[in-house]
Amino acid sequence: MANNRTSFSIHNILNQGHECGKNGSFDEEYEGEKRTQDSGSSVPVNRGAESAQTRISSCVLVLESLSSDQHSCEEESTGEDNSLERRHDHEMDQQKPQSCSFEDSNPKSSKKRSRAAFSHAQVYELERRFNLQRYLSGPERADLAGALKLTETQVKIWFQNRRYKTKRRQMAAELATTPTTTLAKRVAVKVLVRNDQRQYNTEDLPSPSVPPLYQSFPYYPYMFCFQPWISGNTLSGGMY
DNA sequence: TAAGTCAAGTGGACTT
DNA sequence: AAGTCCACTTGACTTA
Repeated sequence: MANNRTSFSIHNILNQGHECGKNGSFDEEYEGEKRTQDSGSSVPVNRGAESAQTRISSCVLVLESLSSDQHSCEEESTGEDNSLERRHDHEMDQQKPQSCSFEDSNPKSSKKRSRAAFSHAQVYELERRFNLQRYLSGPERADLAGALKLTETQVKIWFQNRRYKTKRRQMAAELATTPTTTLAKRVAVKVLVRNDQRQYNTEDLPSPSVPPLYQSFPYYPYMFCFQPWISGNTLSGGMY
């Protein structure tokens, strides 16, 4: 099954659907993104939400036409292993056939979990979409999943993992920029109550500090309509 | 071979 | 109750 794939290069995408590539090549964008991710700094910010949806649509169409025959594995209800194309051609050669057979003859004994590796094009499109919106509605998820030949579950999990990854990196970055002296220093704490007697005046109390960004925009999974990330820095403050 | 990455698993919280 | 979220954890895989 590993050999039963249609190989298409990134340049195929670029040549056929250059309108979705804007300036800069896929390699520059995606690999650059990988670099910035690996360095712990920011992922490319929203690159202009104007006409982004139309660009996405055209890209998705290109991807669809290019990858329509690349999956030999039928999509399963579990949403696993339908996208086993490796990210590099040499990796494709090394692909083990086990990847597509989650359960072989003996499903109980060989309960080996396989990890699907999404293709470059799939990840690129997912990342692009993520830069536009951090949360997908049901129909949006279904559309994207269909276009990328992934299951809705895979798209959902990818976005979930991607949000968490972004948050982790942001926290790590915050931690890195915070002076170590402020991290672990002894702080004199005023005694507020002693023996059930108040020991302070209300005007002495400090105003609550502003929470970090990721806390100020914590959890609005059902507020798809807001999509503050589309308008750039509003609310989310540029989450990267 | 250890460390890092990443898709998927798990579990609790929450909304509809 | 179903579905989705976050916050991890797990295990397969890659890379230095």
